[in-house]
Amino acid sequence: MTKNLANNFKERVCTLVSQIPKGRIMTYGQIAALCGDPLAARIVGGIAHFGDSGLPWQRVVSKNGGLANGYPGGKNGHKAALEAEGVIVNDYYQVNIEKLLWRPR
DNA sequence: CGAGTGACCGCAA
DNA sequence: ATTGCGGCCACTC
Repeated sequence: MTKNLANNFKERVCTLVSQIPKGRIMTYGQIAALCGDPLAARIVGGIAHFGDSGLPWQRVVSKNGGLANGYPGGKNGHKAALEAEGVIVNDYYQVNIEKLLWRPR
């Protein structure tokens, strides 16, 4: 493992997202930073769109607590998915990240 | 191989 | 408080 960060980046994000517990959420910047690149928040979103569709990307939201835009079904679908997980979503498609933001250990 | 795009973030006025 | 703009990295075609 000398580098190959690029090749691992996607894998790390994928793994990290899959490790997010139910009823908890994470921000793209947070995931990107934990992956090694705090400025790669956009890549996380890109991977979310082209990554594995078997991961709970629904638990991934923006730093402002707003839901994403490319989720299947739109924000309304994303909102429903989060509520199905037990996450409280406001009518403005925002979640209390201050309270639900999960932090890996 | 090269170029474009993106489910973002931060700062400034 | 709100709105607008730019920039970074990685992925895909």
